[in-house]
Amino acid sequence: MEKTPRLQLDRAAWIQGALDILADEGVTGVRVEVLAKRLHVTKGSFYWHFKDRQDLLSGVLETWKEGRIRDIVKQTRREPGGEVAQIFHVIDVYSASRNRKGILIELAMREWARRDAAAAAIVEEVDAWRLRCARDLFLACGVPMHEASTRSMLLYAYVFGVSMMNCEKFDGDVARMKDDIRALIARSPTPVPSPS
Amino acid sequence: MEKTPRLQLDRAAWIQGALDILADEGVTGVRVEVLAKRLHVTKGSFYWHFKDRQDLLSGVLETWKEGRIRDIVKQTRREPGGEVAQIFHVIDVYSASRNRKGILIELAMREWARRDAAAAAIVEEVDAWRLRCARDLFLACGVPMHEASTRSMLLYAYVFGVSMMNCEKFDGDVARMKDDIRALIARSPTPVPSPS
DNA sequence: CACTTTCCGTACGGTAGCGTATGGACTCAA
DNA sequence: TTGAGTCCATACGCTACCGTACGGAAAGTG
Repeated sequence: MEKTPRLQLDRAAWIQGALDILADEGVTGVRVEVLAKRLHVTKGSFYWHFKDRQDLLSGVLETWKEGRIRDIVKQTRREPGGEVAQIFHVIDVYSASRNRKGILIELAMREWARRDAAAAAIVEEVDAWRLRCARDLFLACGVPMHEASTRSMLLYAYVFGVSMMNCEKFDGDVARMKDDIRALIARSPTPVPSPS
Repeated sequence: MEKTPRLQLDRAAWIQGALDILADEGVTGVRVEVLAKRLHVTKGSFYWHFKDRQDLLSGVLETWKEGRIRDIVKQTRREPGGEVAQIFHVIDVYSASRNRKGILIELAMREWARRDAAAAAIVEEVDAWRLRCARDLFLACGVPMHEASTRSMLLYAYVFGVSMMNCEKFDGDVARMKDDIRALIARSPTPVPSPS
């Protein structure tokens, strides 16, 4: 694809720029003229590569979806005997401190999905992949089927939820708390119902 | 809200309308003229009650903060012997199916907080109240201090995270999964001696 | 009654952004 | 050289929105 770094832009460059803005400003911040200025061209270029703004946004959705699915299967590729470590790794990958931009895009996509059916469908598809891959990891750990599904959902709900909280400003040893939560999600046994 | 024929508006009415739009469109959707049209007046009225748009947004932040804190202390008010049930109740209150608008505002506030320091400070303050009240509930259940803090964070990270996932479209018994997650968060994995 | 205060409508200027039209520069091929 | 195709700049009309200026109605107050 990219032989020599040409000075000319293609759809991929515009989509990449749109993802940058999406992370910082949300989908409502992805504006043609603002994006053009950031890429040091005018919108005359944009409307050569794209029919309109919606065309760009559709490309952003498709690009994000494919990138996410590729990443998910890569991050959850099982190495025999290391399934638990792999689950730990999945949680770490979504740590905001180590993957800030990815998390910001993730949150922006979900904010977008709340108000746009097409974005909702994409996010839903990506989530299905994520939950399935995580569930398979739990199954490989010997966790029964239903509990594997349950823990997968808890895992992703937690990583997305914690990325919305400014944990760094809370008192207490947040790092240790996160480690404990990680262990609780990944490998704690099913609690036996006790009479209360 | 309701089309009252000719009632005069005050700041509270404008702020309430702003919260309605905030839930549906996010903070970028809170626009003076749009809000005025929804309230069946013109923006001449708005600029009588508010200095500018930022003045309205500040009022929204303050109103939301006070309402949330009041609600938090109410929902976590301990009834002796029912602390575990109270934790279950807190999780249920944030169930999207039962409190859709509240969840939408919650998500919109965090989206706002990601790009605005004032909103971030408010959300942070509310989160601190939430975590402290939930921690006290766990403490009342006999959970040791550090674990009580940890579980409180997991609780809120989960409820906010799961509200961003379209669980209804996933296969499997989602209701049962949520019940299991709730039990996993609320109950202690290590058998805790009941203080009797 | 006149006078004031409160609250809202109307009109205006200004900015930002979308999409179109059109021309120009540049490359490549015949 | 010339023509065609590619990529971008410029200029334009249009809409949405912010904030201001000003006028007017309605209700209270003397």
